[in-house]
Amino acid sequence: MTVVRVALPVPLRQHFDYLIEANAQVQVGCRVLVPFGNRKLVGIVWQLDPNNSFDSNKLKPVVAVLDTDPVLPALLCQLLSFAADYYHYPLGEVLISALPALLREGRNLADYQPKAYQLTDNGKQLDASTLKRSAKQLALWQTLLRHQLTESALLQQYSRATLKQLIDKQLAEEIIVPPQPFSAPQIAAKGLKLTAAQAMAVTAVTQAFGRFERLLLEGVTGSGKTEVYLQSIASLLSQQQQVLVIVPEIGLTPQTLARFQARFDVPVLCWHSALTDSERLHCWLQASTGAAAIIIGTRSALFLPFWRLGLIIIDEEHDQSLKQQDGFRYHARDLAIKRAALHHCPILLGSATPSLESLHNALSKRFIHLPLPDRAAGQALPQFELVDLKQQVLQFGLASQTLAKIKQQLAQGSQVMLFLNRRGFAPALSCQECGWLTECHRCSAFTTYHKQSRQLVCHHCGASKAIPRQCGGCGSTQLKPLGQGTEQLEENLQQLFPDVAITRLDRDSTRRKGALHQALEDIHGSGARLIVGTQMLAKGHHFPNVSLVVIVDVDGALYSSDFRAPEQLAQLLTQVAGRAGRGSCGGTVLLQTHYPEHALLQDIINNGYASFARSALLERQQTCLPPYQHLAMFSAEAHQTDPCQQWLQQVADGIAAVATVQLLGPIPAPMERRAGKYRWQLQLYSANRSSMHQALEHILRLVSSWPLSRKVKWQLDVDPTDLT
DNA sequence: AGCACGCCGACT
DNA sequence: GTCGGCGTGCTC
Repeated sequence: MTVVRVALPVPLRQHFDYLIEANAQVQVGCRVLVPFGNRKLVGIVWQLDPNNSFDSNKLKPVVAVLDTDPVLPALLCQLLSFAADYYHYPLGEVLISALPALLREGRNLADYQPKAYQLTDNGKQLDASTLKRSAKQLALWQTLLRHQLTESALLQQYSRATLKQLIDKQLAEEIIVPPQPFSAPQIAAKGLKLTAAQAMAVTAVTQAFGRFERLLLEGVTGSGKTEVYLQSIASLLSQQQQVLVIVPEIGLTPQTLARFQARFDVPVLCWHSALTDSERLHCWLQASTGAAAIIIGTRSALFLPFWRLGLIIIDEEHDQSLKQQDGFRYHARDLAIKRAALHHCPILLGSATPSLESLHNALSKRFIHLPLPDRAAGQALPQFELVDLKQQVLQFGLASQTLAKIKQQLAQGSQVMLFLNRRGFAPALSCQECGWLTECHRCSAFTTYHKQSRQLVCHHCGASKAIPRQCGGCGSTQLKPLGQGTEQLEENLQQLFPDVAITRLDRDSTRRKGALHQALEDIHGSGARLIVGTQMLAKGHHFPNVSLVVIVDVDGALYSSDFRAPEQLAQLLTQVAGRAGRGSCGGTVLLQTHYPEHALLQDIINNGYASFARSALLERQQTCLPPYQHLAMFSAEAHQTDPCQQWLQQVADGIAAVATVQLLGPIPAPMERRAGKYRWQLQLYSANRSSMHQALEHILRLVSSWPLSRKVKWQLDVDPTDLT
């Protein structure tokens, strides 16, 4: 018997050692089933025969070795080990989270691999007359004598029963046929004609093949970033190398998948949360065998076990959804960079509105900067116009000049898009008599009035309740909706334009399966003339017939305490605006605001995102914020506020005692109460990555010994993007 | 995290 | 008299 060191999916920051047969075929990265307390867990072999093992009398034997080959190949193990260190998250949980659910549960991989059937030696030597009384078996036997049959091919002609009979007689047997790597396309795919800037970008990417290189493609909306991706990929596929494309939300861009599939004669697979467990495992297998050439997926596609990874593309690299917001809070962009380094391959980050982090890296020459300053088809970028709402009489939240513009565009046969980042009918119900507002009793927030579903819904905890008849303060029955959401805007617009078809695009209107697809069809088929929606509209859609975009209310985001709010607003405005004027008609963007003189708005409309981002970076530098300082955040939640504050104070004291890290807090979270729990936070700033790292390591060793740690639910977020 | 063990209140 | 509340300890 020898010892193996195993990483287990438990929140304990340690390994566990087990006994195993000395001749067992087991490698690092294989799954094992082990006893743990009185249960059995699937763990990952992390080290063979460690030299300083746990007290050997107390070791238990491994129950079963689940894999012959590692499910986590060496490079992936390195990536995940790095990630566990960097995000200070328990290794076993990181490793197991990189596996598809079926493998996590300990399923046998062979059960999901494609099968084929062939004759056994017995079967090959059989005298045909033995089967003369069973015609079906004879026919199958004769076919198998000529060649083996895959499961699907066999079932087209023969039944499972016939097959079983041959197997039972030991004449035929099942074999596993691993999928073959994709074959390099023979004919070069034809692409669109590139602009000079696009061509330079493609050259820069292809020149980086075979080595680690980081490239930032900063292309304005409509500049043809996807075409750059496609043409960069082409020569890589001919070298039989795989490509990983990470996108924010695959469900929102069926067009992207279609475009990749149409361009290349190789298998393109997608990976996203809507896949079933067995679809996921299938995709995982295709990636690991090289049967898939291109994988387009959401952030967790980062952990697929590629056969030969030659390029990583992160599309919309500024997108918030690249950061996991619970549990193992990794950033897919940052880990993808690490993965590219491990695979010695380039990584291409693309966005019209790059994150300040990436832009900083590009400006300081750590990344190769590839700007695409013009739209591919030569259309002008949309023109911004501010609509001053001060001292205006609004009709349904729209200024008279806004309405005039909408009418004018509709008359010309164009589509108009209205962006309002607030779903539901109204953000609250209000009492006419005393001003009372409907609140969520579990969150520090008001409940949104949904007219269609006749409910008050809290958008923070999801709780919904019936609409009260009376005011909770004074008992009056005069309850009126306060403010406007997309549901109401749609209703109001329909009243103003009774003959115009309107499509609404938000989480509520697209909840039903296929509803999003239908809405997009309506828009593309010009069935819809007015489009109302939330930020769902901002993400990558190409609506060629939209000539006017109205941003109904920007003010909410202008004065926020979050230091990232201006960046996010600038990105949102630029992305939404980018939907306008992509076709032959030019585009206009109307920004309705009470603060037309606001510096952020002025900068964006006069100078564009690129200029805004540079001044925002300067400001971050002057105020010592990321990317010039590293940020980490502890948060604690509990049913009372005291334990949260106390626990975070202990963390603060423990860190202050040792490190050169600046502390902010404990302070209540911007939304202090959510889903019935109080939430507090402690922010850590440091100019030096390694002293931050040391401080976190030090404090996490202490935390597990504190009794209070059991009374609060605490989390650590390294490089948080969301401070709520 | 999960699960057992262990010691105190309201119930068939 | 029990069922079950959650405090505390442990997991190779």
